[in-house]
Amino acid sequence: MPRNDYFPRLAAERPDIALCRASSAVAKAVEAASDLGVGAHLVLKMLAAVGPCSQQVLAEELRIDRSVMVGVADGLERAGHVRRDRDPADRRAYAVTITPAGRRALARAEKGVPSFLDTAFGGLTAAERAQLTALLGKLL
Amino acid sequence: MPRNDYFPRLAAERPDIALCRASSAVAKAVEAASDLGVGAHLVLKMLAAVGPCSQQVLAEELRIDRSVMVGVADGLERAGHVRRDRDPADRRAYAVTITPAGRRALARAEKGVPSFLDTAFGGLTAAERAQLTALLGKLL
DNA sequence: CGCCGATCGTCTGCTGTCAAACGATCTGGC
DNA sequence: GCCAGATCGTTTGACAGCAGACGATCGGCG
Repeated sequence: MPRNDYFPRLAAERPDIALCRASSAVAKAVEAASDLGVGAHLVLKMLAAVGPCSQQVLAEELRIDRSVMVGVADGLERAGHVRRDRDPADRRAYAVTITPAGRRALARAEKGVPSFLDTAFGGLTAAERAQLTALLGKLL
Repeated sequence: MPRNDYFPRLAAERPDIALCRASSAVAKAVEAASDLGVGAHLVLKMLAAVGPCSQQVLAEELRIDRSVMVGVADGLERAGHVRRDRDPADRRAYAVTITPAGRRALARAEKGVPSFLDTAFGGLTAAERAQLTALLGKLL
């Protein structure tokens, strides 16, 4: 049974595979380090940044499926971190609004971000991280 | 409903999210462009490179769960692309071996790789792709 | 006004992935 | 030789993600 350490060779020649495996490794580490849930964290962060939004806009901007967004919003509402007011201008849509409790939860979650970014990207210097971020930005 | 184009800002500040979203976009494009299936393709490629392997070794090196590898190997065997001989030195394990038909299928699949790599990483120059590959290699 | 297509939130079913458990087999200590 | 623990392949169950369908509502057009 040859333990030939084949993976590095594969990763060097197939950037798509390297990207996919690196992503799942990082995602697993990040999800484990977040008690809020990554999706909920991002929703709170966006609401705090741009104000009340419909679930549709949240889903599109955060690249989350809108049927998944339903569950995320349910959890946040149940926890008291957001309110779901109806948008008076379009009664189909909600105006999802962050509450003071939601801002506190966001601040708490945001405090842990640099820590788990360090564990996930620990092998990279700050300059390399910036390079990676720039390259990924071009891809999207 | 503010369509604030929030995502780029998020991606710039959270490399983990950028990595995850870029990965799923690339993965979807690659999976769609591969008629063999990405997992099966990688298994054939590794078998051709290092010779017969147990499913366990294949799973570990390719970062695929071994219970998923069962299905991949089933499909490849049914298509006649691999044989599952028992390893005489360890009768628990298979010696998964690529067949001539498997080599032909691999060659055919390998022909399409540069094409879909171009569509998936089209926004990046060759130098940028090399940079990305190097950075991902450090992460793994 | 009345109708038709589009959109928002939700629900349902399907697919792919993973953890855990199992039988068969190997390995090491007695 | 024999037994306990580990390993290989497989199956099962749980769970997240996504496509598609649905009711409610909006917008436009006659």
